[in-house]
Amino acid sequence: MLRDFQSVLKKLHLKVTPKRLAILEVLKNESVYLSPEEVWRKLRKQFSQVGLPTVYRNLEELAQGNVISKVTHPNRQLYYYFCLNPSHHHHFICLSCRTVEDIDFCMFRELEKRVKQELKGRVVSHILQVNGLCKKCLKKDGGSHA
Amino acid sequence: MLRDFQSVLKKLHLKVTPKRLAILEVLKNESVYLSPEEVWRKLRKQFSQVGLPTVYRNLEELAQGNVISKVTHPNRQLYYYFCLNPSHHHHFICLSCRTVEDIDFCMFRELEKRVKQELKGRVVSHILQVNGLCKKCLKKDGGSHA
DNA sequence: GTATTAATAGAAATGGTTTCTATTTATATT
DNA sequence: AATATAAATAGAAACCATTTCTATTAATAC
Repeated sequence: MLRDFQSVLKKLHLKVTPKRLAILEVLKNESVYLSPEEVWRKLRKQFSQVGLPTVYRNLEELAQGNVISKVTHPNRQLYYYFCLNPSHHHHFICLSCRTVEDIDFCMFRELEKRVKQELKGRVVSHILQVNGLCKKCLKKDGGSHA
Repeated sequence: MLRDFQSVLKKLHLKVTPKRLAILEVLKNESVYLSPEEVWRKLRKQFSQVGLPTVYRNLEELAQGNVISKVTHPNRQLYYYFCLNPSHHHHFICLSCRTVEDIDFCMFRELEKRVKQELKGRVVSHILQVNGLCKKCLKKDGGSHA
């Protein structure tokens, strides 16, 4: 669906540059979310000359365009991960291995109702981040994590 | 409940200092969440000598001790607000005036069930932040916000 | 009252992120 | 294919919220 990067970029009026494509490839091939610097380190294996600002700029543009998603980690660094699913959903993030999985679950209606009833307010958006331990990590170490 | 700051601090093994108390007073008297720097500016009205690092340190300690709560804003600055309610709940944040209201609502059980069933994982914690417009702001401007 | 330990001020360092400018590159047009 | 144009990039430098460091001060226990 979002696999055709060329057309995705064109829709967003972003030029199709080798580095832009490479960033998307890097994220596509990860089931784990990466920091901008981690993306940059992987990029440098292909391109000897690539600036960290370029990575930041691209990640931000792609996140704005909903091609990738952003996770805010407790330590205040921003991490990005690739997100093929364009429908509204939430993420389950493994605290141990950083794997990201989609949760086809959303309580927007419920929230909207209660905010309207109880607070007389209106919901515009919501952020739900579910932290936990994934299948693999539960098996591996029974769930020890920092 | 948490109004007796002295005993709250003692329970957390934090010394009862004038500035610590003043920080709590500042936050208690706000229904809006404040950035560390905003807290600092208010503190300086009482104390001519007070360092920003002191504010940061105290806010972090108090947040660790669950006396206050932290909100991460989209612009990546951390904001803090005072939170008297010690039970698990979530927050409704007005995008226009930054008012914070509690939502006595939690879908932990639901999440836990689905993550277990569908992903074979375990939920450790979750963050739910509900952004919207409060009663007052809806009246005032019909909901225009940045 | 004294000892002990935490808390603080102020300066300095840190480090992730952004800005700036000249240069390069993708794309539309011819 | 050649050219025009507007976007993208590298690299250096700036930014700025946050943290660290050290000497000093203040709160608490005894």
